[in-house]
Parts: sequence; C-alpha cells; structure tokens
Amino acid sequence: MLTKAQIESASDVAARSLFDAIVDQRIPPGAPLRLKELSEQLGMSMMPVREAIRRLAALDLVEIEPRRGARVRELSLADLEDTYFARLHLENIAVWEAAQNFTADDGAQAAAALADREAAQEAGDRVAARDAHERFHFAIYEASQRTWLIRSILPAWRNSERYRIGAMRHIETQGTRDHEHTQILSALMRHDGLEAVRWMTNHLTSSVRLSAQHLISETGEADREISLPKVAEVVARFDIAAGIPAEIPTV
Amino acid sequence: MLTKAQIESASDVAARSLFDAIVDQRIPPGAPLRLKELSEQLGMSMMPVREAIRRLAALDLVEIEPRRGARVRELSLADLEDTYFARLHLENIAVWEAAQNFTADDGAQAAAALADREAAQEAGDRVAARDAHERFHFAIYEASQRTWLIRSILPAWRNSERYRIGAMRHIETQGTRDHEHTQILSALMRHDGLEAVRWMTNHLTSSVRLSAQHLISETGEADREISLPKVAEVVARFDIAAGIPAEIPTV
DNA sequence: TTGTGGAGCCGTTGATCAAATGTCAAGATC
DNA sequence: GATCTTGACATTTGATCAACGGCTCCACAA
Repeated sequence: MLTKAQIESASDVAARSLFDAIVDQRIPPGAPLRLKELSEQLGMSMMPVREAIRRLAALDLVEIEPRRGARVRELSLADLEDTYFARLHLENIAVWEAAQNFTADDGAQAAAALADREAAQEAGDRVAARDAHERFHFAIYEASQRTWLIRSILPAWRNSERYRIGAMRHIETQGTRDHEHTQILSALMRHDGLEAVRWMTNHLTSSVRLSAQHLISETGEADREISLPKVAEVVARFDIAAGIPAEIPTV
Repeated sequence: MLTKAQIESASDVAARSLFDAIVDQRIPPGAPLRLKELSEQLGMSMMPVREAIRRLAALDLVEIEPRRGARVRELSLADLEDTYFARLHLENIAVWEAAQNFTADDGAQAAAALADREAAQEAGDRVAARDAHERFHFAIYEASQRTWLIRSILPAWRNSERYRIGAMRHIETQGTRDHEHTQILSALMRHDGLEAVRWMTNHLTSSVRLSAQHLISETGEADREISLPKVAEVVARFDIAAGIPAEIPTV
C-alpha cells in the first residue's frame, strides 16, 4: 500500500525551515525576518516566505508589526513560566481524558514514536528526535479525542520547544526523560489516569526546571523561583474530580 | 492624546468580512470559498483574500485542501460538544486565575464592555454586540495574566460563536445571560474564584444547551444528551485545589 | 468501465505601489 | 564654534497586483 504522495508546497518548506532555524537559534531571538533575504536563501519568491511567517505568527513564535515586518519573539523567564503554566493545565486534561479510552492502537502508535525518538537520538539526528518526541506526546493527546483541546495545546507546545531544545542539547538527562515517557505510557495503558497525570506533571516540571536553568545561564537573567502549580495540587484536582458521583445535581 | 491611526490592511478587511459572513451563515457550512469570486466582491485582488482564508484556517473555521481550495467547516453536534468541552476547562482556569489578582481597572473594563453590549443590543447592532461580548469575556481572562492560556482560548471561542449566534438570534433569554455576566463579574471583584467559576460554568452550560437545541432544530441531527463535565465536578476541582496547602512536598 | 481532453482554479512568480526609516545638509540655539 | 533640530530626499522593505503554469476534476467518448 502506498501512502498518498505528499507534495510539499513552497510555503510548507519555508515554514518548516524557519521553525527549525528559530528553535535552533540559527535565527536568534529579536532578529528581523527580511522577506527578500529569506526568499533568496530558500530559493523561492517572497510570497511563500511571507505566508510562512504569518503561520509562525499565528503560533506567536514571531511578532509582526504592520508595514515593518516580523521579528523572532524574545525569550524570557516570564514567557517560559507562562508557557508551562498553560501546558501543565492543558496537557494534563488531555492525558486524563486519554486514560479513559486509551486503546491498544493508541499505545502502539505512542510506543513507535518513542522507539523512533531513541533511534534518532542514537543517530544524532536532533530534528528527527524532536519530531518523534512531538509525535509521542500528541499520539497520547489525540487518544483523548478532544479535538479543540488538542488544537489549543499546539501553540504553547511549539513555543516551549524554543526553550527546551537548547536546554537538552548539552545536559545529559535523557535517561530520566525516557523513564518519564515510559511511565506515562504504561499508566495510560492501564487506564490509570491519576498515575498518568502524576508522571506528566513530573515530566513537565522537570522540563521547565532544566529550561529555566539553561535560559538563566545563557542570558544572565536574574535567577528566581518559577511559580507553577505544585504536582500535588494538580494531581489532587483530578483525584477529586474522579470521585464526584454523577448524580450530584447541576446547579 | 491621540491613539495611533490604525490603518487596516486589505487582508484585515477581508478576514473580518469573511468571519462575519461565516458566523452569520451568509456563507453556509460546507460552501467553497472561491478566491476570484470573493476578491471581486470585496474589491481587492486575490492575494489578501487568500491570506484572510489562511488566517481563518488557523482558527479552524475553514478547511483547506491543497490545490483544491477552502471550504467552510461543517457544523455538528459532536463539534459543538467538543468546542464547549475545551471552553469549559480553559476559560474556568482563566477565571480562577483572574480572581486572584483582579483589579478595579480590570473590573471597569469588563463593566464597560457589558454596557457597550447592552447598548448595541438596544440598537439592534448584532456585530457590535458580539464584539462587546467578546471584549467582556477576554477582559476577564486577561486579568489572569496567563498569556498563553488566553491565546489558547481564542480558537475554540471563535468556533463557538458560529453555533451561538444563530441560537441567540431568535430566542429571548438575554435577561439570563446578562445576569450570568453580572454575577461572574461581581464574584471576581470580590476575589471569590469559586463563585466566579460556578457562574462561568453555568453560563457556558446554558449556552451550549441553547446552541445544541438550535442546531438540532435546524439540521435535524438526532437529538441526544451532550456529554460535558457537570457543574459540580468542575467546581469541585477548583475547590479542592484551593485547599491544598503549599507545603505539601512535590513528588 | 476506463481513458482522454478541456475548463476551472489554486499556488507561485516578478513587477509595482506605498509606507517607514535613514541620511544629510541647512538653519536655529546655546 | 559646537550641538541640536528640521525637512527634503533616497533607500529599504513590506503589501498588493496581474499574469503564468500546473494540478484537479468533470464530461464525454471508446
């Protein structure tokens, strides 16, 4: 069986290239995105590049000033904190919902993505590893079958990649990450929503800590405690929600 | 003090016109969006229209098939349910967070939007009323100061407008809606997060019920119970979260 | 039922228009 | 005389336009 031949439009190529370049900081925060310059580098006209920039702006990775062009959004501890606040809430809801109706097929897809990720990691292919990582997480979220919730997750996810990639490049904590991934997946396969939420929260919390450390070391921004919901608090929410009997009358 | 002269680009005009037309069903669900046709109607070339369509596609109001053009997404009970599931979770989190640091200025802005809405309603200006309604809700959400969370809300919000506008056009339940709005606002001014969440949940729950009724009556889709979190369940989550002492150790 | 031709439409291009900024010299101010 | 302000001009860059090329779909014929 052949998969449908995916023809990639010029603007698809541009969007992907720009996203990679921004995440890898080949285009650093604050840098202007000149249409002419980029279109020459990518070997296409200005319009597909323009469209790609608008797409990234829809994800809020770049800022557009009318008639003045676009520039890459700056990174900051406040933005990092804000991003992970959203991710903690949104992705835990998705995980919680996913636990209810997690199928063997969902599990297989997630496991395959995890395997791809490790293979790419071995091969030193960072882009492929990042791609597989995203596939793993979203395979889980899609099991929730809450389409609009999943759509809401993507912008914050993509933004967090900007912080995560740099932080993960050097530091060797891959073992811990892999373990967290496996624990989330196995909890879901057991339909144990609470345990899945617990591990997801740990996963995100440790991610944000590493990212913050890295950011502080790079920019010299003042070190401070990041204010995020505590693991126990997050877990407690879902715990109590599960205990509410259905027959409680709505107000 | 003069506010900066806001020049509206051609694609801004196109995006707004198209959004209004889709919400009002002047362009019905499933209808194709032909670049040439629209550009002639709007008196501009195809390119700004094309960009406007891509913007609406980013909000998932229209679907783009490569080389085949765009069409307005169909409405369905499942999509409505899904949309409000996301809204219930996301907007309640925002309201809860807003309650903590709600300022008098936040209150003033929200109250002004409410007043605008009633004035527009009197004048029979549906577009202005819709606009003011959106300003009211987002004035509240912005008080949470959780930027990425707020951004995540917008797509689902805009999608729900497609269902809500039709449902609200004929039915006269404006009194109830106004009361709910006022209650949400006054709870926030008292920093009573739990009460604000309770009223917000009621507000959304009654919205989705009306929208579902209207949709069923229009499309003849089979009537069925919509599955959404119960008010008590939603409220309980925040109730318990508030009770978790900060010193509980993170896992 | 299957292959072919033509019409319609989107994606892309290169050119044009217009806004915004930088430059620089003349004049005002101290 | 040195410094700052002002205004015209040139340059850069984004926004828009009109036309081309290629893909998709439908009708029609074998």
